[in-house]
Amino acid sequence: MPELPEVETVRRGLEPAMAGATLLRVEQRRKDLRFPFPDRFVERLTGRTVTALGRRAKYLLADLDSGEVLVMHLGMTGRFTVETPEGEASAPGEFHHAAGGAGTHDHVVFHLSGGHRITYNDARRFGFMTLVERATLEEHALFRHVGIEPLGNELDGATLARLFAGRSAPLKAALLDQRLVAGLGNIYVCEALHRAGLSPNRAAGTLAKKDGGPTARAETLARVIREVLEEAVAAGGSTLRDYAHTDGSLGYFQHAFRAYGREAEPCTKPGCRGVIRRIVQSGRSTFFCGECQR
DNA sequence: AAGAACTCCTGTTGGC
DNA sequence: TGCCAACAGGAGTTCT
Repeated sequence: MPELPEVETVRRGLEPAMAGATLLRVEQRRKDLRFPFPDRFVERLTGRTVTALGRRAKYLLADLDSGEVLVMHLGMTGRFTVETPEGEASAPGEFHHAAGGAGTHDHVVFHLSGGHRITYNDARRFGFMTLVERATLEEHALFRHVGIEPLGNELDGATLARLFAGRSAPLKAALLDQRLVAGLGNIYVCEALHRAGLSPNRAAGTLAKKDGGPTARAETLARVIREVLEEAVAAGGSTLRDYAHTDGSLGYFQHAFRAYGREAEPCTKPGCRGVIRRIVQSGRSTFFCGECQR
């Protein structure tokens, strides 16, 4: 599943085709994804022009000239493919060969005035699309409780400490909680904790001082979260199995993983003699080094 | 009331 | 080769 860097990469891939374009025709091939599509979904989109394409947390937001916003979430396996007016191949062959690849689970197709065709494919259907009034977007149930943007100005040690103060949940769980910091997922939480030298099992509240102020650990964690996300965005995200860019190319940040997916491999932190372990926290794999992450 | 478990769905992978 | 369990980038709902 796409986390913030992957969603941002998709946004940048869709923007040239979508921004300023009119939705000439929309194909909705089933009545639901994770949730039912909203009433009159196709009618509310057809003929509308996309005025801007943004992102909030892991949501893509296409502003329409009707005043509504097309809200899109990729879930675990959601993918967009942009086909150009020239009809050139949109993805490398290997990408299309996998079962469940393009074709089988194509659920929505947008035909745009610029000649582009954008297809949404989602094997597991954990993704969804809906329409929300722009004026009330922030108060909408989907966004009301969404936490701070980690690449915005709000993420610093003091804010992290305030968000985590008094929490006994493991750091891993706190960082995955989209109500606190929005956009991190399993991969980037593991990577950030490794870089910060912090145990995923540590209680989140230990990053705040008694008075709620930030510890040095909180400052470090805030810094490395920003660092790892910026590096991942620059690399076009991470490609494991389902994710690819809108032109079919692949992200390459997976080659920079220091912890995620490296069970039993030696820790790469200079001077550390530890080995990466995999444990399960609230049903999800956590990769970390028990030696240098405390 | 926070935190953990369970749930949705399909596909891939690894062990026997 | 088949079969089956475990696992996968998310997150809302339901338990304790």
